[in-house]
Amino acid sequence: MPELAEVEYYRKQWLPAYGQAVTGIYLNASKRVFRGVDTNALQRDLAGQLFTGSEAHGKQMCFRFGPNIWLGVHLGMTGKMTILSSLESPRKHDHLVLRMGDERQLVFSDPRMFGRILYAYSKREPAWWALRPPSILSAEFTFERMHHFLDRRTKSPIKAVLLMQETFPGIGNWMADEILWRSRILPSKRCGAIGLRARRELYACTRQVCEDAMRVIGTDWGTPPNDWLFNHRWKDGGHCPQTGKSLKRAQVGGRTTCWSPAWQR
DNA sequence: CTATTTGTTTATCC
DNA sequence: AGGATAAACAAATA
Repeated sequence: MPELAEVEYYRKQWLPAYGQAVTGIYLNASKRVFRGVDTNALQRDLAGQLFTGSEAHGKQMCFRFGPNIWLGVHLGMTGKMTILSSLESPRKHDHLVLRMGDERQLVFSDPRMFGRILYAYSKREPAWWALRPPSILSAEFTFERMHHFLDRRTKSPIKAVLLMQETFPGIGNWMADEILWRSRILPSKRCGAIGLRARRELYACTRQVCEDAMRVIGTDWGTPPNDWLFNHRWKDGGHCPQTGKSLKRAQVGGRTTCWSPAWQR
């Protein structure tokens, strides 16, 4: 579920514990979300450390503890960040629980376990955090960067390309559909067949959808207005907010995709 | 029982 | 070499 704005929303769920110390750690090292992580080191290093900050970038989050701890969280398809009171016990899919002070617990849960935890103890940023691509709302995400990337993917449907995190960090299935609908471009259109004018529109809509999503969903998980595709895309017999005509659904680039045949071309 | 899922990684083919 | 595509991962839900 979580894309750019949902990830930012979940990051903020842990903020009430900002400045507090880790007084206990519960985790089950055999869970798939810890694949590749030295959980012994994580448990040893994290004990007693202060929660000093956090940041989200695309679908990746990084939580800082003390001066040297980098705790990465990716939510996969079904991950969530929540807070439990100190009296509550971890539930079935709560894979990492940090007891903070004596009043609350920070919880990472993920039933499907497509998400993952990353961990590093280091003065400097670990590679997985240092190497993140320019965020879409930053000045470094230029039209030229997107243009060049599309030129290297001429045979791919644009829908599949928008989901590539190395260039479009944070874009997921619903955002890609929203962007293409606003740009009036068919999701199945090959990148090589998209002209300069359409690419400029695509670039502007990509940034606009990110900005809108952060404002509407990233702050308090508000409901998007009905003039977005968002509220119509999963309903059978849904109608295009622009034309009022039927929406269509099919697999494009391996993902369920919704578009408005009368509006996009 | 079957089909579906808002994500990423890996394998395989081209 | 690098792009394109499909399968695998796991569990809930309809």
